[in-house]
Amino acid sequence: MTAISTNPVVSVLDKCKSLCELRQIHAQMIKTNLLNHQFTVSRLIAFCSLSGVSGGLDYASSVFSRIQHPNSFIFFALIKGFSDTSNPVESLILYARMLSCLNYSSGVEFSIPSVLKACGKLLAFDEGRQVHGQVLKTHLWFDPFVGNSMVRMYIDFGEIELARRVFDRMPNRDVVSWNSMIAGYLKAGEIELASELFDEMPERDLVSCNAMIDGYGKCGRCELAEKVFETMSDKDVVTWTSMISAYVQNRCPMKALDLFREMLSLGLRPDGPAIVSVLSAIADLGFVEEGKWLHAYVSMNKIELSSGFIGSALIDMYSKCGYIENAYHVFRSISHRRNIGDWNSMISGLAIHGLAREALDIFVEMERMDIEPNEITFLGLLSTCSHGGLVEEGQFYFESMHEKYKIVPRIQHYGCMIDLFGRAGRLEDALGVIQNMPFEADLLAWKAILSASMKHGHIEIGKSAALRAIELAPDDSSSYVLLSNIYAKAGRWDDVAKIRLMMRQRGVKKIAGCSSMLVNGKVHEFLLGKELDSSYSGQVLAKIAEVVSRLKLQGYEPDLTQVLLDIEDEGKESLLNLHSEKMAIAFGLIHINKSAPIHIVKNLRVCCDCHCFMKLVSKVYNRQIIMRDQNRFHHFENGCCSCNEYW
DNA sequence: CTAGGGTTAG
Repeated sequence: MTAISTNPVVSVLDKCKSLCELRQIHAQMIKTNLLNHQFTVSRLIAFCSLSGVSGGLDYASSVFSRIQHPNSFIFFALIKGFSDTSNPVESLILYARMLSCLNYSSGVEFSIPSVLKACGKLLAFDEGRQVHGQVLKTHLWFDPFVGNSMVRMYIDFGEIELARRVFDRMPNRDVVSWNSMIAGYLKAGEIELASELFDEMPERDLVSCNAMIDGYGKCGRCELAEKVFETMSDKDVVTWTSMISAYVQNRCPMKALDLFREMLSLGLRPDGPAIVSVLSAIADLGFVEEGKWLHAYVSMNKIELSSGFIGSALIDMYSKCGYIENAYHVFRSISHRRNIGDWNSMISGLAIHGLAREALDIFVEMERMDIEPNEITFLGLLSTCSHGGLVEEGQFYFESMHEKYKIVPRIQHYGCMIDLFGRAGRLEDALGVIQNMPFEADLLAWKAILSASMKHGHIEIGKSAALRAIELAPDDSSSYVLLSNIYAKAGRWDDVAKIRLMMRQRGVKKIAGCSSMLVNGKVHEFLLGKELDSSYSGQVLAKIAEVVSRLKLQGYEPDLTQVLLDIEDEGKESLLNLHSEKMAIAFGLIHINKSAPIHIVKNLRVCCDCHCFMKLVSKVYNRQIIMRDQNRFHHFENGCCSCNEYW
């Protein structure tokens, strides 16, 4: 026996890295008659199915099928191997076969956790309950591994109460039991129950804390995530990434980036997920320099663009920073093993730059290469069409989505269709979508109608859409603002005043407009009404006044309907001059070299007045301006803008 | 054998 276990052929198995090498070892085993020994065979099968060598699992089953009396270890290796795949039905079949040919005391129980895992993945409720029943009749009930697997299985089923019942009755709970139960509650959105358990548990480890940070972040409770983060003495990359992505998801990209820098300064090396989450923060901020640095870091550390979401995140980052050529270059350089996310990011990236045709071309290329699109691909495509005014194409893709690709449209897809018709001025069709869709219209649906009414001057439709939107989100200032814009456009100043009063009474705060730009490696931020970097402010205000008077000679008329205060026109005009994007433009005219474009990132939608202002600046001052508001780009050149959304 | 982090849309 010792001779076999130290046999050189067996020990070389551990070093094997590919199917080809595996075949040679297997051949050697046949030649030396080693395959007649159960132990050697079980090592071979265990290695094939558990090592992660591609094709290994199939190889293991073919070796397995030639064994006459497999023992429980051989069964286990294969059951475990299949339970780690996405369709582990084979695990259940093998388990049933094992029970029929082996007796219960021969090591059958080692397979139970894997079988439970398979049941969970397959949502095989009945089979899962049968295994549960077997467990109850045996001593396995006392094994925390088995109990933990059962908790996990019921969580996979979505049966959170059943999971809790198993948890409560487990005789030997360990940290993993608590962590699994907490993860289950977080997945089910039961944040209160999760934090209750977190507070109660006898000893927490890294995993428990990291899970809570992530959970708090996902439900919008950044302060609670921070509290856990601060109390931890040992933090690993996962801890930092969880906190960074909590900031990203709650729209605090600057905090996310600061935290990432702190992590670097402590000497921690970011891995794939850490880089992906901070790239999303950088995209939000438009800090292309940081993005380029990370891109170089990825190349230097030989992190594959096709591994995980690195490629998609880089494409997204470059697109949102205005560097669509770099995005395209990254996309092309991932020629083999391109992820669906890479395609999706490329399509949306082109779309936010107003390159609708190019975005649709990418989709055509995808179809040609037989890449299966997913529902996000269609969200990208439909929003491409709606922003590009391609109504017929949009309708075509919406239909092919469920006819050709069997993807059931979700409410967001209907939202895109509402937007598609609305932007094109087909309000009737847009309202028709709302009436016929199998969902109750949500906030985004009504906001799409509201913006369309604003754009095309439908006061009554706009009013009722605004009331619905306000009903659904009473604290969201944007619906109030849009409605009052509609009234202002129609000259109904009494109604404008009513809206303002309503906002004041309900304590709805308008989000301050903020523009930022990168000049000489430094970020400058401008807030409505005041410039943060006050040493420049006198100069900036003087420049705005100069530009305005020069533009007026070219026909610029300040659009006073954009100011919602009921004050004298003169006061309105000076308020208009304090809009953050005008300050940024003035600053750019002073400090940016004439040959370089002026890059601006704005947090909210640009108003009509500023949009018109920029068009004229691009012509009169012969400057190229690139502005991103929320996630759309406006390229201004020679009096024209790439977007067709303003009139 | 069981537990934790990531992109694309809006």
